[in-house]
Amino acid sequence: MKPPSRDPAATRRQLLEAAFAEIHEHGFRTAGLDAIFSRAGVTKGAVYHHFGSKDQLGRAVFDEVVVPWVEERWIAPVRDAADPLGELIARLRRLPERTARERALGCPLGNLVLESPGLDGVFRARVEGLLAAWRTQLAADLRRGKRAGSVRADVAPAETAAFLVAALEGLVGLAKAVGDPKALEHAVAGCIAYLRSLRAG
Amino acid sequence: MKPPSRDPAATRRQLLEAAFAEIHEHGFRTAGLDAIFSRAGVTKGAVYHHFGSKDQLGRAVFDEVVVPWVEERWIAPVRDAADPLGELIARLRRLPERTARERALGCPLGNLVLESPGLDGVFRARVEGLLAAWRTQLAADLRRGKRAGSVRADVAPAETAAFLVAALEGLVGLAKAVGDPKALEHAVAGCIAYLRSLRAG
DNA sequence: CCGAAAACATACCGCTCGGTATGTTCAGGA
DNA sequence: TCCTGAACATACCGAGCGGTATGTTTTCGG
Repeated sequence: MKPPSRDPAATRRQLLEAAFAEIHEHGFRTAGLDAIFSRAGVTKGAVYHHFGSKDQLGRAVFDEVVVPWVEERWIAPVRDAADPLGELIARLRRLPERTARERALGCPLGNLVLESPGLDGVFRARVEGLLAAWRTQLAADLRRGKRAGSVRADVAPAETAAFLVAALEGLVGLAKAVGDPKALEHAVAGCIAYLRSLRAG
Repeated sequence: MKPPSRDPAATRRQLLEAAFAEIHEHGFRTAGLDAIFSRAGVTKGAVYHHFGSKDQLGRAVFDEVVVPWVEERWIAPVRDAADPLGELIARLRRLPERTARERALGCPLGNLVLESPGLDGVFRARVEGLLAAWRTQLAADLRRGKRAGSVRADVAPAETAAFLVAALEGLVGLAKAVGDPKALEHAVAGCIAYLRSLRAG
């Protein structure tokens, strides 16, 4: 049972991942279709066979790559943690130890958010939807923390969650511009101090 | 004393402002030179006479427009305020009442920050410099507030300032994607709650 | 008043890039 | 086996855009 020379599913996957990497690095608008399919090891014909246009490719990347990416890296770990704020703090600590190249990539969702005015309405709606899902889940996690006693009782869940999403995107976004890693460490330390102030006790 | 039909200084000014508006709206890379000089009411010849290239025009826009823009809207007001945190809160309150179009523009500095990996080294250094200047001034303001008794004594100035810059950029950036103004109001409310927690008393 | 340089306008070039049209190969069912 | 359609590859097109070359007008100093 040798791997078939023609594997449509694998080709589609390669294209999605290549497009994700390219978009993650250069943004959606400035990402070149040329670099995408050459990175995937195919030609332009494959792109327009599996996806009808660059926009449709972008939407597929968002739905099938970006959404799971944000889900499993930011939403799910906090949702599944016994102590939501503690999990957030732990994940924040690991942020400054990224390489310069990783920092320059930023958050794929955050990049799209900043780019969203230049995208069409359908795309913007999806970006906003993912953002809203994150906020909603985080608010639920904060409520759960309040019931469990790990989050202070006077914390407003919806407001805090909305601010936290913005602050986290701001942190990762800021990391794209700062060459000095100390500045990023300072910002992370400030954010951790804020998170600590939300904890009960 | 009628205005001269040929006014180089005015033409240069028009070009700078037009380029700023266009970059503010579409980003630096995707901003079209065509739209810039047509918005300024001149032709391409004027651009390449006053500025040598698109990159040099961009740098001039940053130095002569973006820097003063951030200076007088975010840095100076807080620096000149008796109560730094109070001034920040006041400015935050006025953020949700922006029109949808204004929100979609975002912060010119924040946009450039997110775009910075795609820019050349000289440009990135300037963006980072402005960012650092903002952080430094904000840290000094926090120190001043601590001496004046309006900021809690246990606030770490450098860390808090770095986080605040990131959070503010995140807030304004988030406003570009959210269509529902309620989400933005929530995030602003969460940020104000954080700022209040930094105040003494 | 005149000439030269500044201050633009106009026309054009060449490259990039998204998109298309067409050719070619492979895989599976009748 | 054959034939049809999927799964690509290749070649090409046209628009947009940064940049340049050149022409034209204004301004200003001598």
